[in-house]
Amino acid sequence: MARNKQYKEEDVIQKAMNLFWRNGYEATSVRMLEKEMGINQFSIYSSFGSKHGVFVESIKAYKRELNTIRISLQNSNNGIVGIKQFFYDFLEFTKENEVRKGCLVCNAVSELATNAEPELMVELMKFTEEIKSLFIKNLKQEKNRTEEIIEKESNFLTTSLLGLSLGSRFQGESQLVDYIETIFKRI
Amino acid sequence: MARNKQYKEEDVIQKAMNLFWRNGYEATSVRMLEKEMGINQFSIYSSFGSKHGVFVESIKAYKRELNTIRISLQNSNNGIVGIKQFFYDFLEFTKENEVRKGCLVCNAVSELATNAEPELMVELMKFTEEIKSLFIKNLKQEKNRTEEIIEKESNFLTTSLLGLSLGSRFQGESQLVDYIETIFKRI
DNA sequence: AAACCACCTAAGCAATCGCTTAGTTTAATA
DNA sequence: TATTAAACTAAGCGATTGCTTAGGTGGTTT
Repeated sequence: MARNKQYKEEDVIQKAMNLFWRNGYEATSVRMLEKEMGINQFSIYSSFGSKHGVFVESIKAYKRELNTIRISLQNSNNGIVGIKQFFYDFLEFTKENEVRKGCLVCNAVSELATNAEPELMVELMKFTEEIKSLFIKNLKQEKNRTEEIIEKESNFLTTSLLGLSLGSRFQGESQLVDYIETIFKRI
Repeated sequence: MARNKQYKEEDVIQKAMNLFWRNGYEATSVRMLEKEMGINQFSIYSSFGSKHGVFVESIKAYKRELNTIRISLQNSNNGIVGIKQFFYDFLEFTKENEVRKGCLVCNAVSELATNAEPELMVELMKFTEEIKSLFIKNLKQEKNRTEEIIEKESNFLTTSLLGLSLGSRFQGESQLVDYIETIFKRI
């Protein structure tokens, strides 16, 4: 009955996500999104409603992409060794052309913080819970660990992963290795 | 020979810093700075040259303010116990009216990242080095530590402090306590 | 092949951005 | 007290912001 879209929303969001990842939310204009996504503003707004809408979808796309390394941990059944590998995978995941961009969700929370809209905030905050439950599952594969210890260590590991995201913006390769290795030294 | 300034640059920068801290760089407009600093745009530009200039001075003011807890660590001679106290002090320092704002320098690096101007970038990057040398000094007060171990542990602690800044945006009180307590079980 | 309608382009909307400038006020000097 | 120059106010600069709209285009359906 009418024309078909000349783009896949999935494809253009992927490109938008990368732009937000490199530049942050505020520093990315709709004109820049136009160019990067390869579609007109009209199409952007008819598909996603607003710049904010594009960002929300970008966050979701980011999480889906992150799922690839998440699933590899989930299937590994390697306990703490698997978690450590996840840290290294995460470090690799947040790198592009030797530039460390950090974690998109972490960057977003840093930037938007208090004045983010509720729907987005919920999506962002779920991130640490998802990571934590992943860690708990693997910690349970280890022997001699009470519930209480698992709780504390999973909290430690979760926040440590955030540290890795931020740390990768400041530190060089060897400092980051020291960081990860010390985290898993006596766990 | 002429009129005097009706404001102290030190005072208005303090206010600008708090605004940047709450809102981030991009989301803070010069009009907002006008209101918060209580002076006209003309005065802002004649004192600091540009919005960017106000931000650079805000970062410097932030570091000076942070020096209060830094000096208390430097004078404590308490080794690792002192470092741990610094972590708790830092957590308190980055809080305002029960709202955790994180570390201004960390937030700035997260937001600006790759496209920050060199002068600012240098100022931001020095941050971790300053913290690290502080930690090294205290680690040397402990027995049985080789240079190599001190290097690794100071890298671990430095990045962990970054994790605390970012973690405070995501996590609740008890998770943050678990985090800090577990850090100091590692070293 | 004709009708239909969603999709596209491109121009333009008001509002706000960072920054400047013209003109007035103020106080330290001669 | 007259002069002088820095600091002030307020209006406005061009550019860009997020978003909208009018009108031409093209693929699907009958």
